[in-house]
Amino acid sequence: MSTVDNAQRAILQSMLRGELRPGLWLRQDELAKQMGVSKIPVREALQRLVARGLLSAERNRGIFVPTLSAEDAREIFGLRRALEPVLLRRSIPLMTEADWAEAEEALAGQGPTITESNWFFHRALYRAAEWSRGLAIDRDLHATVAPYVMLYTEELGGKNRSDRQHAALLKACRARDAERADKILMEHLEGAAAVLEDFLDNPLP
Amino acid sequence: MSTVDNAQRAILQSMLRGELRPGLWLRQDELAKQMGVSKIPVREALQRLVARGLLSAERNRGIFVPTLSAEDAREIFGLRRALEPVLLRRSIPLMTEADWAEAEEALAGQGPTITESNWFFHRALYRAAEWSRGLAIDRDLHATVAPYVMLYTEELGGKNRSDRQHAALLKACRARDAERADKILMEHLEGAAAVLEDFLDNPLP
DNA sequence: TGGGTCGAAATCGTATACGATTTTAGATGA
DNA sequence: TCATCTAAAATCGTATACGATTTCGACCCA
Repeated sequence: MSTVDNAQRAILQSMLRGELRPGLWLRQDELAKQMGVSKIPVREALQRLVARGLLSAERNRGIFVPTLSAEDAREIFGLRRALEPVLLRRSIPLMTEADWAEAEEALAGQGPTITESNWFFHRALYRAAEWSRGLAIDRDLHATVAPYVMLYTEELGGKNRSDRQHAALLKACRARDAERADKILMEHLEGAAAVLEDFLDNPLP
Repeated sequence: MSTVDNAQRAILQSMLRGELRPGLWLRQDELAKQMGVSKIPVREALQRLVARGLLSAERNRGIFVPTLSAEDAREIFGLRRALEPVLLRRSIPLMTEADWAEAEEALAGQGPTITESNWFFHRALYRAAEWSRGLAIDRDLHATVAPYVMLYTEELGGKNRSDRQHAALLKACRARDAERADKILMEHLEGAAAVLEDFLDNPLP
């Protein structure tokens, strides 16, 4: 695995964990020194993430974590509502015990942050579909909103409903009940979208 | 606009036009010389396109136009079927005369290749939705299959049905008949998917 | 005190350079 | 003739270097 791949994975992981606050500038020299490499591979890793929409760039100023509007959140969750049900429906008949166990593990909250655990859970549900492009698109959508989800879970702590929905969703998957799983997923996404949009529409600061 | 952006746009355009045959290796030095720049910006442009799934990379060997399997085609058109109806439904109530005119122009076949004209047509239909991320994802899906669409249109020349469907789709959009437009779009995508999958399943050489 | 200007520091974008890996072609021997 | 080994060429990955642009603070002046 090349240096660029390592750098990309490290930055993507930070994004998925919601560790990078919106508006933060990612300095090439700083990241390069931190990783003990020159800035060329760091630049390429950042460029890749910009190309995928996770980061934004301004010429001669650098690369930063984008600030999302409520309209952006609507789009991102709109895309997730378009994409995830398709992945789920393909997955359900193909899922194995290993997939369910992986989802269970994510539910238990092994991940260091809520956003990362959340992605691990959804990924476990969709992996059996074996649509790598679709999964990558969905991962990027998760990573894009993660910084905001972390912000409002710190303040609102509204994690319980999401957890109950996840548990019910996994149960429906185990029963291979596509109709029911689809219904729960849509409610889940609509609920999450509503919370985030409300947060973005009514900023506290 | 930076050198990287220029290089990226040039390569993406070639992809959308289907000018790059599957399996072709994109040599950094060659592209750099061709564009009159060093290979650093060329590398970054290629990395961006790899990150978006349009190109593939092998460490220490370079970057090439990926060869698609029939399964890949199923995924790509499955994603388009998930994505495009959502974009279209959002667009239809918002479209203006300018959007219809742009679609009309694409239908007339101004673009240099079928694949590029096809993308211009679809883009015109979805632009009013103002979902830039969704549009970018869709563009990349179009670009990924473009090399193959060019290959089989050269041999089969089955362009007529697609054109008729496009015309009917535009007519439904002008009438703001979302139901009908949705139905035509799905038939269109299923037809295109079937042709490509058949081509990939039964390779001529 | 407030606003504007200038210069130094920081940062980015790209070119050049070089070591590492892979490919290719030719020579060798069975 | 064909397989295998070897050395040269091609290509990639990364570091270093430098010019260009932006940012930021000190200074001046009203």
